[in-house]
Amino acid sequence: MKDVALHAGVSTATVSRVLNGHAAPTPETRERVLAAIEKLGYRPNALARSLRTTSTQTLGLVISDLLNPFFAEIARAVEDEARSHGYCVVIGNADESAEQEATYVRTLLDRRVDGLLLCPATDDPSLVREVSAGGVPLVLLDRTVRGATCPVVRADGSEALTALARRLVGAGHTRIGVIAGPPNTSTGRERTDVLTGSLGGLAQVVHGDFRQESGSQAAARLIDDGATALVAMDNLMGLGALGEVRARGLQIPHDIALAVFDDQPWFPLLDPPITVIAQPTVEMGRAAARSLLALINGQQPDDVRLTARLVLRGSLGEAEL
Amino acid sequence: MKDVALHAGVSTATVSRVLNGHAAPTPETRERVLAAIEKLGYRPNALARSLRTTSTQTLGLVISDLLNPFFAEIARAVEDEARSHGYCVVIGNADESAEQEATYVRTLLDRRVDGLLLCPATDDPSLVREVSAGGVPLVLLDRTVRGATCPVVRADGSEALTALARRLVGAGHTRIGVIAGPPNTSTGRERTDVLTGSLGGLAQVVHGDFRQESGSQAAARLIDDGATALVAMDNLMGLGALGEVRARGLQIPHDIALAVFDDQPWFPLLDPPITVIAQPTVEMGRAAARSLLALINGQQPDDVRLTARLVLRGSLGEAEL
DNA sequence: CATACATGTGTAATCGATTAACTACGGCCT
DNA sequence: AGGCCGTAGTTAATCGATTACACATGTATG
Repeated sequence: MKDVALHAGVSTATVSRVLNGHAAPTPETRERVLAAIEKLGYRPNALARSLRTTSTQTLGLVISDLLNPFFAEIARAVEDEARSHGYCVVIGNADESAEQEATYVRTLLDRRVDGLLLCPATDDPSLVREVSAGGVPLVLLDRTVRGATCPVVRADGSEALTALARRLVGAGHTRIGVIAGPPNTSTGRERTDVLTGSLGGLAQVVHGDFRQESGSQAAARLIDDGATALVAMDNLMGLGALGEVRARGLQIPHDIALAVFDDQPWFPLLDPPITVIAQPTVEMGRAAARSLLALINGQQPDDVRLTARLVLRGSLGEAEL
Repeated sequence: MKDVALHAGVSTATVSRVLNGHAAPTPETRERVLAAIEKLGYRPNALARSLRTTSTQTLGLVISDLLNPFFAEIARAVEDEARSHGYCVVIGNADESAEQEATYVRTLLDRRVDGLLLCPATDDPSLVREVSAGGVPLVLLDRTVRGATCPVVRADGSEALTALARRLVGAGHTRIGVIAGPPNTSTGRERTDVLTGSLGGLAQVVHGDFRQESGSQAAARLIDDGATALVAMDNLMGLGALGEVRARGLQIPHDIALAVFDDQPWFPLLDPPITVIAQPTVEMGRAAARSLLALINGQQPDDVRLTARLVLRGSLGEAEL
C-alpha cells in the first residue's frame, strides 16, 4: 500500500479512500491511484483490513458431514446466499463428532468470522452457550440443541411422517423397522418419535449414527426380526439399508418395503424408485444464511420451519400409487 | 491480551511467550498467565497473529463443484491431511465457472492463505500464472492447464480406458456413444482422446459440461443416433445418462450398455450394477495436500500420477463377467 | 478585505498480536 | 567487594490496513 501511495504521489490515507469509494478524492487523484494499483498489481491485505475494521465479511458454517449430499446441498445454498450479500463462507466439517465440531467452532471464532451457522452434532447446549457468550451471531441449522436461545432453521417432517405411517399401515405392514438417527440429536429423536407415535405398536426401532454402515447393520437386525418394511431416517443410512436388502437378494417392494428420509438424485432411478421424504435443502440453506445476516445487522430473525414432503415412488408397493 | 497481561501482572510479551511455548517464562509465571487466560476466557486473535507472522496456517482449496461427490470426497481428504499437519482448509466452490473460480482464488489470496490447491475449470493458464506471480505455493488437482509450471496431482485413466474399450469392442458393439467432458479441460480432453483412440472408428462423441443435465441430453442424442453402448466421462453426466436410459424404458445391458468414469457408493446397488472406472479420490486429495505442504516448506515435490482402475460390474453385459 | 466554510489530502493513532533489543536481578568467581 | 554473566521480563517497533483530526487551499460572504 505504501508503494502504491509512493507511486501515485499521495499518502496511504488517500489510497485507502480510493479503495473504499469515499467521496473525498478528486477524480484526477483517484485516476492516478488506480493506475498505480493496476501497475503494481496491488491487492489489499484482507487480514489487516479485518483487524482494523473488526469485520471479516465471512460466515462460518460447521456441518455434520461434508460427504452427506444433504449437507453438501445445504452448504452450497448457504454459500450462494452469502455471496450474493458480499459475504464469503468458510466450511468446517465436523464428521458427526462433537469434539471436532468444537474444534472447528473455536477455530472459526479465532478467525473472527462475523457469524456462525452450526448443524450441531449433539443436542448438548454447552458449545452453543460458549459461542453466544462470546457475542458472536449464531444460527442453528437442521438440528437444534436443548434450550436453544438463538434462531433455528429446520425442516418439519411431522406431516410427511404421519402420512407415511398411514400408508404403511394401510398396506398391511405389521412389523415396521425404523432405522433411527442418534437419540442425542434433535432430528434423530423427533423424527423417530413422530413416526413411532403414528405407527402405534407396529414400529421396531434400531438407532444408527446417520452413516451408511450403521444403516446396513440396523437393516440386518430389523430384517432378521421379521420386518416387512424399513424406514431409514437419513439418506446415508438409507443407502446402507438398501445395500443390505440387495445383499440378501430381497425384492423391493415384494419382499420388503423401503422409505427414506432425504431425497437423492439417484433415488428415482432405482427399480423400483424409492419413496422418500424430501427436505427443502436449498431453502433451508438460504433461509439460514439470511437469518444469520439479519442477526449480524442487529435484527432479531424468527425461527424458520420449512415443511418436508412425502414423495411416493413405488418402493412401498402397489398401494401407494 | 492486554487484560490477560494485567491480570497476571506481566507484560503482553510474556503472555505471548507462554502462548507460543517459548523457553523463557518461569513455570510459576506461566502458571499465573494460564490462570488469567482461563479466567478471562481469552482466545488469541488469529487475524492479528497472522498479520504479524505472515502465516495463516490455512490452505485454500478451489474445487469445480461441491455437489459432485467426487470433489466432495477430495475436499474431505484434503481437509483430513491438512488438519493432521495443523493446517485448516478454506473451500471455494467454482461451480465449473472460470469467473467464479478466479473470484475465489483472489479472495483466498487476499486472505493470505499459505498455499492454494486448485482444480482448474478450464485449461487456460492465466489464472495459474497470476497466482505463481504472486509467489503463493500452488498445486493443481485432478486437472492441469496448458504449460503448467507447478506440481500436478491427478489420476491416470488411460489403462482403464483402453481395457474398457477392449471389452466394448469384444462384446460386439459398433456404435459406442461417448459422453465427453468439455474439450477445454484437461481431463475432458485426455479421457476422450484415449478412449476414442482405442475404439478406432467406433466411437461417436458428444461433449457435455460435467453436469447431470448435459449427460441426459448427450445420451439422448447418442441413443437417437443408434448407440448400443454409452460411456459417461464423469459421474454426474453418468447420472444424467442413466436417467435418459430409464426414461426411454431401455434395459441395461440388454438394450444398451453403460459405463461411467468415477465410482459412487450407489452404483453397485443398481440392477445391473454399473461398471465404472474408479479414481482413488482419497489418495488424490491426501497427495495434493502433502505436495502443497511440501511446497510451503520450500521443497520441490514431483507431480503425482495415481492410476484409476476399471471395475467390472454387469452393466456392459454377460461378456464382462 | 478579512472571515467563514467547504474540500481534498496528509499525519498519526489504532486494531492485536510477535519479537528484537534492552534492563534488572541474582549468583558465581577471583 | 567488584565484575561478569545468564536469565526472566519489559519496552517498543512492526505487520498493513482504516479513520479521526489537522491543515492548506480556494471560494463565497458581509
